[in-house]
Amino acid sequence: MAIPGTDELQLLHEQICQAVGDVKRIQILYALHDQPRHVSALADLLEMSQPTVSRHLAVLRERALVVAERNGAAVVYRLADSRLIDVLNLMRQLLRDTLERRANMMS
Amino acid sequence: MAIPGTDELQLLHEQICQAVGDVKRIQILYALHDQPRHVSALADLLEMSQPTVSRHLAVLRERALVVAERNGAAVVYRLADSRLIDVLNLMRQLLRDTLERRANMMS
DNA sequence: TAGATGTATACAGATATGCGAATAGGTGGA
DNA sequence: TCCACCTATTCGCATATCTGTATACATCTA
Repeated sequence: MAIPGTDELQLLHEQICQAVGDVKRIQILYALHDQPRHVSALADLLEMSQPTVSRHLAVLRERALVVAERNGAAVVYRLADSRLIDVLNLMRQLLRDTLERRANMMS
Repeated sequence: MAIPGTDELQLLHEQICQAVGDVKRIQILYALHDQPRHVSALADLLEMSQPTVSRHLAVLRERALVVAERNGAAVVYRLADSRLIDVLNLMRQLLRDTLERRANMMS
């Protein structure tokens, strides 16, 4: 199987990998998958400051991974594509198996 | 659906997300999926310096995402679990659709 | 329009990450 | 053992990313 081109991998990195490259953004993504929420609801739920949440949402929004919709003074965010959660869940499964394999090698 | 615990997401970030958080590591992973290769073969193929390749391989090795096997003076690396490529390919598909959706919104 | 509420952004400092250059470590052949 | 080759690591620097604080911007209500 051929190796994907550098340009595509560069895009993949910038648009997707980098977006999930922060724990707080991963938390936000799961919280939005649970249900759409507005900024301060996320801040309360995840115990982050409002500016921190807002900046992380901006990162996700710029990559079109979340969608913002204004509702009065509040802005409600939702996931643009739930397959992003599929990706994260696949990673979690891989993590579990990898940790197990690593544990077996130690023993 | 419940939101995964903070500890698990922290692990996910450190062990998987961070590992794919660099373009060169992504290139290395695809090159190893194509076939096992030793360090300097990767350096030649991907046009990176030998120390750069070695450092990136160390990152992947510490997380048990690649496996090293010595072959004479050379060290051959291979993917520990090809599902990591599944994850990356799923991201690529998501990227394609996301870019398309974003392009449609512009027009 | 003034005030309250909710969200986004600017700034500065701290931390993390990646790289080139140099060097140390490991392996096999002469 | 000496040497050539391959790989791993160290050091110093440059760059990127994240955060709290402060503040600007947006919206609604009275």
